[in-house]
Amino acid sequence: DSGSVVPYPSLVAQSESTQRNTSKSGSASTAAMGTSSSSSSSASALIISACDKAGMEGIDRTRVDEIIMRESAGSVYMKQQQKRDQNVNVKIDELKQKLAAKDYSMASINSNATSWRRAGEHALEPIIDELVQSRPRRSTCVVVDMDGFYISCELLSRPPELGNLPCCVGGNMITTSNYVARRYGVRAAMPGWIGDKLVEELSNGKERLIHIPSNFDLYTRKAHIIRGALAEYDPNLRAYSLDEAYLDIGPYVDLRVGRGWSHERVVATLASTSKHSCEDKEHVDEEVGNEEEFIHCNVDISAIAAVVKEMREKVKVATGGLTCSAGLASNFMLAKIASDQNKPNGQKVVGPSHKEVLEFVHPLSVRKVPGIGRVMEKMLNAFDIHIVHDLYKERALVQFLFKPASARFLLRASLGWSNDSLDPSAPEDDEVGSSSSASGQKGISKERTFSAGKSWEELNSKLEDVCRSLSQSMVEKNIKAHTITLKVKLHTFDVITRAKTMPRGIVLQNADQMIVEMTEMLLNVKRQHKGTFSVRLLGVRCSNFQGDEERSQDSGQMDISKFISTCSPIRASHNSLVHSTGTTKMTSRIEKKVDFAQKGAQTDAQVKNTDISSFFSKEKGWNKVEEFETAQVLDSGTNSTHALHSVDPGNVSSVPASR
DNA sequence: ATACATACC
DNA sequence: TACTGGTATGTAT
Repeated sequence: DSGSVVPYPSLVAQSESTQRNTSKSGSASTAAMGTSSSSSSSASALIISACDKAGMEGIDRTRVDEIIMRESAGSVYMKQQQKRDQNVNVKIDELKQKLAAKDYSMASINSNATSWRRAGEHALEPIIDELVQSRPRRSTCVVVDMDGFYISCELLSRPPELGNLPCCVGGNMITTSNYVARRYGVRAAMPGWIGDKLVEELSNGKERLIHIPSNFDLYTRKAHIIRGALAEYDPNLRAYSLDEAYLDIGPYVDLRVGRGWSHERVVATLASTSKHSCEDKEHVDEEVGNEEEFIHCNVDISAIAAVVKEMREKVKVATGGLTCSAGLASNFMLAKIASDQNKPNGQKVVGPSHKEVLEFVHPLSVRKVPGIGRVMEKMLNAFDIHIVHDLYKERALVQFLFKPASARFLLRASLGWSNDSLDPSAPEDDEVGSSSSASGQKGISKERTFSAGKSWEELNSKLEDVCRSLSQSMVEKNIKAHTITLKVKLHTFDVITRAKTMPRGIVLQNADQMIVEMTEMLLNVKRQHKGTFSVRLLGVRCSNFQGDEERSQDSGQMDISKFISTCSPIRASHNSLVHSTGTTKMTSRIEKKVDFAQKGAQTDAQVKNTDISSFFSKEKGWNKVEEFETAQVLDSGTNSTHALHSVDPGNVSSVPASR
């Protein structure tokens, strides 16, 4: 759906000139020419708010885009966005040249410029096999997402007629809009005055966008009620934000549907077992029993879906009428995507089989994948990759183009199973190894926007305010940090950051201490900066917390087998794309799954640790087709698993020799 | 360790 | 006129 972007002549022209400028160093590239136009045609995709949110299907995007562009044309903000867009264009051009060079060098070896891709696909086969094989075989992962959470909370306590009018939470900046407003293209992260214009013009002056000030306490209270309702189904749920939760209802389903227990009995059992960490497995065994058939009991997926339906109904009742949507799938990436499909007040089930997973995920725009944002979408589009199926089809190209972490993430996404770290919702690696700081939080920050052009004194005063506010939060949370970062946003929207790590033994929490550091840093930034130093935002961030040191070193040394023997089986049984934000902390899981879970964890970790893309890099000498073929022959001559999986990722070129 | 960029809600 | 705030993480140096 993101493919049809209205071209804006000025932007397109600008982008094309960028292309010329940046490709001047180009080597004779024939292969790249065929696709080089695509990066300019979607220039506006990065700049305007795409209408890809739930509730915005089939609206007159042309008119919405036209109004947004007209309203922001020439603004400083838009200029900054265009600058960003051009930087992405440069990146795309560099990738195209990299590809052209590859095709050129391969052509001299093989006479077929693109045959390296076939070889690459072949090299990926064992990795894909492993991934598919270690895929979970039940759909018990649930993502629950409240429908327009903030605005729904507000409308709950207001006359119902309001719900039929376009409403939003937020004044200068819109944080949520109701579905009436979304029909006009009004959405989160949109400045209020553009929302006003959209409603005014698209309703022909008949309607006006209603702004409701945000009331965070209200949303927090509701969020706790929601979590309470959901926790009956998974006491170890992860609350990702106020309005989103990740659950594994496998244990609930096994007892409720598999055993036929009452809801109340299941809740009591889960609540008591979840309090204990994985060392207390005997207790769980007593509670749950040891029968083998229970472990793999075949609960019909429609019965699981019914549980989700019931769960959503309980949320609605508990909150006094707030609706939510849910996705039910065999991993959290799919569940997350699915939760958006039947919004609002709906749910979507994705079956666990490979076939069902691919049928669900392959037709989707790559943008639907959590972790693929506007920039990655644009880069992929530039190589004619638009839907997830393209991502799979072009997997060799993708491995060649992107850095290992991105490439791995994209490959897994194309198979319908990503839990990689590109997604900020990915699991932390510290689940059990963590000792001191309980939350797993990595940093804390405060920032404030104000009208640009403040005097130096005013600026320093603002900075002190931010420091004091941050200090207060750190005292409340009992956080002390080693590193402090200053963030300065200029009136041009350019962002400058400067960081300082304190000498050993010195930690930051006290406001005055932070003010000293930040004031000096701001002065340095001002001195370094040429041109008018007009600031629109100041921010301070503290990271590198005291008490996190031993842990990071420890987990870095932990190898896979140790990881498995030490850790709870959570991640594996979840195959998780699990969050750890704040209040709810996952500690244990029903133990009967542990065998399967460990197996899953091992294969998963091995795949994860394999540097796929080194097979495509020049330096390793693995880009020659003949060597791929040699490797395959050698590989097929052994009983062990594929060569890839026993290889030190940092030394891939040693594989042929070791065989 | 630092600076900047991307992503999510 | 006018485009947030908080957190995490990837990439490059």
